Amino acid sequence: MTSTRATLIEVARHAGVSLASTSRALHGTGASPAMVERVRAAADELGYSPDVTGRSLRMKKTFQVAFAVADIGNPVYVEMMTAIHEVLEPHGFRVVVLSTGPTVDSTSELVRSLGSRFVDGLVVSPLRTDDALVEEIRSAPVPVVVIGRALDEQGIDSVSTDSAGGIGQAVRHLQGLGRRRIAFLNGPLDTTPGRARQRGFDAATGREGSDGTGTRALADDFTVAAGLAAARRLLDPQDGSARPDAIVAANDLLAIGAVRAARERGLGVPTDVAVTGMDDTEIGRVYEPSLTSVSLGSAERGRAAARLMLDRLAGDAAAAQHVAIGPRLLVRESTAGTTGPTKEGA
Amino acid sequence: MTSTRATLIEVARHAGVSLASTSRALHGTGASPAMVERVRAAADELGYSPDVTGRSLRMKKTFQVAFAVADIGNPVYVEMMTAIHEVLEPHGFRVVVLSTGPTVDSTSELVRSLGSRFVDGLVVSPLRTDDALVEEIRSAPVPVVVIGRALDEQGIDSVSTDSAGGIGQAVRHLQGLGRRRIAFLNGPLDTTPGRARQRGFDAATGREGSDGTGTRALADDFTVAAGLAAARRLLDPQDGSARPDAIVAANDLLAIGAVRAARERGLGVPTDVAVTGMDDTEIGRVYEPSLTSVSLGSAERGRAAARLMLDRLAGDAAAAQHVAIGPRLLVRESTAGTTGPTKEGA
DNA sequence: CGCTGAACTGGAAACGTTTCCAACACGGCC
DNA sequence: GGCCGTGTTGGAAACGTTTCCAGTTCAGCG
Repeated sequence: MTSTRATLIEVARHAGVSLASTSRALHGTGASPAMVERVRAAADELGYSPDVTGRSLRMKKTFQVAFAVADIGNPVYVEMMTAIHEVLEPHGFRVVVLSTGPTVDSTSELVRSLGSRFVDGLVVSPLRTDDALVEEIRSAPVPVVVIGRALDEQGIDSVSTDSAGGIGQAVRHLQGLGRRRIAFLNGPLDTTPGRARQRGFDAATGREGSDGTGTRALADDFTVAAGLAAARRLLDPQDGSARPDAIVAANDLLAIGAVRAARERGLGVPTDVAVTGMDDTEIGRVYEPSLTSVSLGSAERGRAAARLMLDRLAGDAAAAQHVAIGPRLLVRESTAGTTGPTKEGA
Repeated sequence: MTSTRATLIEVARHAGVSLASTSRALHGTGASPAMVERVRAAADELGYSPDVTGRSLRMKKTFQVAFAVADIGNPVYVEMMTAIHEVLEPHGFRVVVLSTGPTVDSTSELVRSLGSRFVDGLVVSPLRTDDALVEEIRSAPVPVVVIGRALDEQGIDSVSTDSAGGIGQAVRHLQGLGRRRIAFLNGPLDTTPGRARQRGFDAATGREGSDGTGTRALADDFTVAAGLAAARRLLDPQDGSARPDAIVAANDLLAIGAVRAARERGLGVPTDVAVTGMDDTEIGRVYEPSLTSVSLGSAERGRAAARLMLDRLAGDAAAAQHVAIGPRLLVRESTAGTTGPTKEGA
């Protein structure tokens, strides 16, 4: 009724009982049914709702978990965030979004800022890591779950996928289709995903060195535009070597760039050039031709990370855990026999 | 050094000065340079970082702002969130993501939950509103900025766009290209966007009733699949009426569905059927053909909302403000003369 | 030299909650 | 009937911070 919010003290006064009993009746345990009834009535009447700042201070819990990534707009991270939110929300935790900044140092700084205790835990997916950052994370003042590398040996809860193996799946899929001149379209090598995927490609193609296989181009960025530019280089036989009959892209966006570059040159996809992407994004599913893509289970990784966080927050102080989400190849039009309604000429 | 975090009291003891002076030296004003120096040294030595829960309790501020939408995964909302984050972060505010739930009631409940004071303000974009919700928002315990309808008359800060006018822009663009049989592909009419866009189409086509113009189809959903199904009905002349030569879609995803449906039937886009979308999503920009789309300035609306929030939080208690972001037509391949490398037959 | 006021400092209260601890009532058991 | 344990209650402390208020110092000025 009054314009100022009711506090627990006022509820207590209104109910004619002590502050302690009021608190117990509303949240805690050890109050008689009569007391609970009485207090609840008073609370309802006053429109009481507990102030979380006081509660946080006393309980040393904020009921908040942070999710930090470099680029919140990236669909992969959006999926993770959504999944994390879905897991945590039913447990009464709110999700705070943070940005790590692009550098290792800014990420370190963020981890240090957890000392302010504005969240109970952090889920972070750093673009780049180094030993200092790992150490910083291990000694962080609140639990941290890392999405990216396996770090359980370092005493850090972590979730990872096998993007290298995923690239391998794509390569073998293409080989199974009879493609022999498989090129790799990657993003910057100084990023964790860039490096891992490169490793995967090298491993998958190393053993059979058919000609052309192993050709590579690096895009400046994991975007369509950069992919288009790099794919052009890949498809224009500059040194007389044979044109690739398949392109493995490190990313769905790069893959779309590759499809465009192929079409520019009058090449059919997948007839002349088969293309695979990675991440299984909505954009790739909807594109024409729909993209064969290696899902790295973004949502699944988010869920796993959230669950690790819940375990950790529940206080079951145990050894650091690691969850690995297997990559999964999803075959669609960009490598399959038919491309659907689009008519690509030979 | 110690495993337990240093508190302000310990810093004070360590520096040999009072608690009050310590606080002033670190944050407030009115401390001598010598004092500041001394305290800062002590704080550094102890690795002190202020605890925000204590601070929040005392200052009655959480330095957090919530952003609530029904579907966090929706690209439009992702853009808004990113923009809000970018505006708020430099001012020291963190962003908390919440989901409103699909119904008006669940949104009301969320607004009421703000009584717990876990955020200093709320930016919300409700899918549906009614008078009760508006009233709930007006009397909310913390400032609320609504993205959606203009509500300044009701005493609520708000940001809106003119999606009806945007549809009008699309219609006039197509008319300017000589298209006369313009069909409308909309989503469910019981949503705020669905209703507004329908109104826009009716207004734009009402005055000139060329044959075929005004044909409509409703998709079950704002998705590609639903758009494809509905667009098929639109393009198959079931009652002998002429086939549309243009489709205005209420959404980029619906527009993609329309493009697919056209191609299924061997129709060229834009030669036989021109298609426009709405929202200017990445997916539409990257699609082939790239989609002509009406941008509703998601990022801009997010920024505007964030700025309104900052004004309000700065306490310049003024009348409720309203910001309108004009729609902007972006012409691309799906209506322009050329469709680029894709070869559409006939 | 005394007075005023500015600049600075320290003590203590306050924010709203949970929880420790002591006190109390009461039923059951010896 | 006394005693013990269980169940319930109230007083008070505690969480970590900011800020009010009073007190102190000291320079400047009459």
